[in-house]
Amino acid sequence: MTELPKAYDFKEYEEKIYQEWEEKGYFKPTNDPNLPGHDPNIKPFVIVIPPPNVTGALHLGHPLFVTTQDIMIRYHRMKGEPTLWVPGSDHAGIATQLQVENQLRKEGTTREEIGREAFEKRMWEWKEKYGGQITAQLRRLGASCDWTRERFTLDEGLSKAVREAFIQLYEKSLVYQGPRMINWSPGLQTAVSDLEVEYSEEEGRLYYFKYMLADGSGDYLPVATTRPETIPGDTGVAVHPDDQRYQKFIGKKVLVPILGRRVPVVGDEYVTKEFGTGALKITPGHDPHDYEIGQRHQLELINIMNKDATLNENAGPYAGMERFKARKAIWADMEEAGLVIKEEPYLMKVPRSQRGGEVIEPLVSTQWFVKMDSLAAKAAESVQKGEVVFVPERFTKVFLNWMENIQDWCISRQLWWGHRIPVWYCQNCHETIVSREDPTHCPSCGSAELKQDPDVLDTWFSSGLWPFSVFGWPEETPDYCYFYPTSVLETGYDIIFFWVARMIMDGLEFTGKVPFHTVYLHGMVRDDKGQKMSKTKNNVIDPLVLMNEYGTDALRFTLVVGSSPGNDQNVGVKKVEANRNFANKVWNIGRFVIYAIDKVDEPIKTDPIWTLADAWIWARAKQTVNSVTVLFENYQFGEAGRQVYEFLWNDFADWYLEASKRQLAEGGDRAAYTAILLSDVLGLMLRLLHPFTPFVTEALYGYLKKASESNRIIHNKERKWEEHLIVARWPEDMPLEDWEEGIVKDFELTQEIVRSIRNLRSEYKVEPGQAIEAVFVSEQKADFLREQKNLLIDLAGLKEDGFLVFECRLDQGNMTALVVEDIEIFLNLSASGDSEADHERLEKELSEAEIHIERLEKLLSSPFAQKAPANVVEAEREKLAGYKSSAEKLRERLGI
RNA sequence: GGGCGGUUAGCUCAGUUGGUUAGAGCGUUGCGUUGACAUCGCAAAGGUCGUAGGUUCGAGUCCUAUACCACCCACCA
Repeated sequence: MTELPKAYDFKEYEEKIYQEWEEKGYFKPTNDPNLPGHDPNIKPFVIVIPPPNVTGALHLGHPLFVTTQDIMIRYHRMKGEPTLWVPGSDHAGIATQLQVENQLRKEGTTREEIGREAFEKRMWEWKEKYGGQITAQLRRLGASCDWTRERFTLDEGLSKAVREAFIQLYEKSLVYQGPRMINWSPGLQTAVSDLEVEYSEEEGRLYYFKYMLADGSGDYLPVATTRPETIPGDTGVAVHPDDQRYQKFIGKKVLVPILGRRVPVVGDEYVTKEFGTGALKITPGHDPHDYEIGQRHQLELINIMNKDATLNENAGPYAGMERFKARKAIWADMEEAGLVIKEEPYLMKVPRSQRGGEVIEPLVSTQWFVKMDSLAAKAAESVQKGEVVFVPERFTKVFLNWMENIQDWCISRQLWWGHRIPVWYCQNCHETIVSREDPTHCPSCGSAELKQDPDVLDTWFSSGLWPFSVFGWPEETPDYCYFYPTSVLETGYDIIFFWVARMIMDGLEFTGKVPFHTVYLHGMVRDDKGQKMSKTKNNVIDPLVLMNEYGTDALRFTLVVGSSPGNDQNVGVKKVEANRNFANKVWNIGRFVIYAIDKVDEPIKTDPIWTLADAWIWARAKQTVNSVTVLFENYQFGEAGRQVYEFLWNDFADWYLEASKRQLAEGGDRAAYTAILLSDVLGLMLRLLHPFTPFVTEALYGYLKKASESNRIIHNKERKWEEHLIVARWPEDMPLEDWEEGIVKDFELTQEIVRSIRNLRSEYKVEPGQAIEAVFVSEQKADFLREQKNLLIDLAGLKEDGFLVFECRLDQGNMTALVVEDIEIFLNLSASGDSEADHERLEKELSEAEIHIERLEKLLSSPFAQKAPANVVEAEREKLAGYKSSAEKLRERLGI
């Protein structure tokens, strides 16, 4: 006998079960290329994890992606495919370095002070300490990844891949170094890519001032700018060549305010005549557009900014001043010099660092870039050919659109945490050496005085290689040959450009293959009011807190069910609580089934004869299995989970379990077959549910297996029990049989009768415990009603010896009448007696039925009857017949 | 400026080949401790599926227009 506690206590099971899974090696693929007996022809199912940052404070995005991927992994594993989920984490350059720098600051020192080597050592210590946290949290979430294959983006192997990739690109001239306009982050003291800049709409000012002509005429050109502090860097003023107002100035010289430098006025079509004053000051060193205009007109390029966003010696009197202070100072000086026209409020888009939040400074700097157009063209082509499919599909367009407008990618970062750029500069002959091995001396002059480029690569450079670098690329390792390309890439739509696009490009470039055939994109998780979760809004829900309170299964189920791919979702505690209740419901279903199994011990003497309820639940179970499998194949996990939920709670628990109680009480063969059916249906559902809520289902599977196997009636070798549910087989398709449709209809009629009686009981305030007498009158369904006597008695709370069925009409005096299709039901609701209310109720029902009859008759006499498919029309005819017989009986009752 | 998504019950959301009484959870109301479950059960109230057109025998579902909300890309100083 197995006694289960009344409520599911996840704390009892989660950790223990996870350990068992891991110890048994279930997370490792069944067809491991590194082991004997490996068959290279069997196709594996593979996912590489989007590596979380080692800094990783867990947020609700993590449980979402972990659950979604784990669902796919567990599904394919249960289908018997060799399944691999590669875990790992990302060094996350800037983010992690900032953490350690913060730590140093608290200790009163800086990375510059302790030096690069010591700093790197500190970084690694930090990684060792906190890197384990994130993986512990993934385990906590139930992620069934193969931890023996865990990778870190700065591992030796991955570093080798990064270096190889860089060199290959360099050799193809797809990586190049040069001075270009880049986004400089003064706070982080590094260049960042275009993607790492966010534009925020902010209240600024538009400053109008005079650009005095150099000829001393006193004439001036009015100019408007949002950034007066860049005036010292001006090397020209541009007007539209067709602009009648300013044409005469083109070719003349004007004087830069305060500094007095003579700069030319040029005509350029980029200038919008209508905006501002129609004259644009040109600062080629500090504005991307000005840079281009400057190049067109061979204007001088002056850098006036230090790396910390103070002005430099080129800014004359403002040298050393912080940029926003300089803005004010210059403006004040210009006002004094009489150059100011006016200033006005202006809503502008300010570029800010995605990471640090400070204002980004565009400036010209020598950096390393990846030339993107050829890479992007290949990637776009393979997506267009359908070699990579996006789920949901609409993201294909987003992807392609970006690919068509792609810009070169600045990959060098002035940081210390990351993959060092494999480039050395000879201090003697200034040769640039790009090498797979660390060089000892210069190949052209032989000098040993080499200096490595101090910069590291953008974190996303290594991320782009992740789907194959984790398998040992560039080596053709067994893992690489067998597991690559992977199957599905699952991640958030917010990193399509950062990551997904680059993986596709890199995969094609370095391996000649797309790295995965499907990209599944999930939405963002927001709070219950639809707001982005952020620390400043104080609306962050900590997943660990939710897991501690409600259990991992509840959290997983919440995040996946009730949402759809690619759409954002709002998560509140209430939802998690509801799903905790579901886990408990499942537990109690299991508890009942096991209780039923334990009770049965008489040997079976006859062939099984199913009751209506038996046949019905089996048919419904089969429908659910088939439907859920189709949904899984189409990545519709939310709907799949919902259907299992609905079946378990509404069909299995609310109806079948109640129906089974009497069958079990009858004992003998009836009880035995009921217990077997309970066990079988639950067994199916545990499988379907396992990918969503792995812990409670695994726990129950263990008990169910034990109970079923130790029961000499139920134990049967045809029912195969694995040691654990995680490796149990996903149910095969279960073809529906002809008889099932009729059975389902019959049971639905029963449900309708039961509901009607319950409804009336509730209206008449009959105590739930009080059994009532019922007389059924029906010509067509009399036999059926007699057959379902027990079911009706139990579910509707009827009196055993007051249950009568007649084929023909007879007067039921003062009993309360009820009509379901052609069945008249008379209930002895002794407490009542309000015949007037009764009358009203019947009249209401009649008028409802008549409305339907009218509607359906109209429908069936319309072109619908000819044009709609026969089965659809037939279904409507049946409904009409049902309403008609109801109406007829109701009229008789009412004496109309 | 271009693009994408959303608008369904008081709240949060499902609803994928268009099928004719639109679903769930939470909340609300009434009743209820019979050995699976009060983390529960039974019953009830609550929606012209943003608006206006169109296609169709039939539209929450497809098309067009429009309003509002959210997001992405671009970035006229």
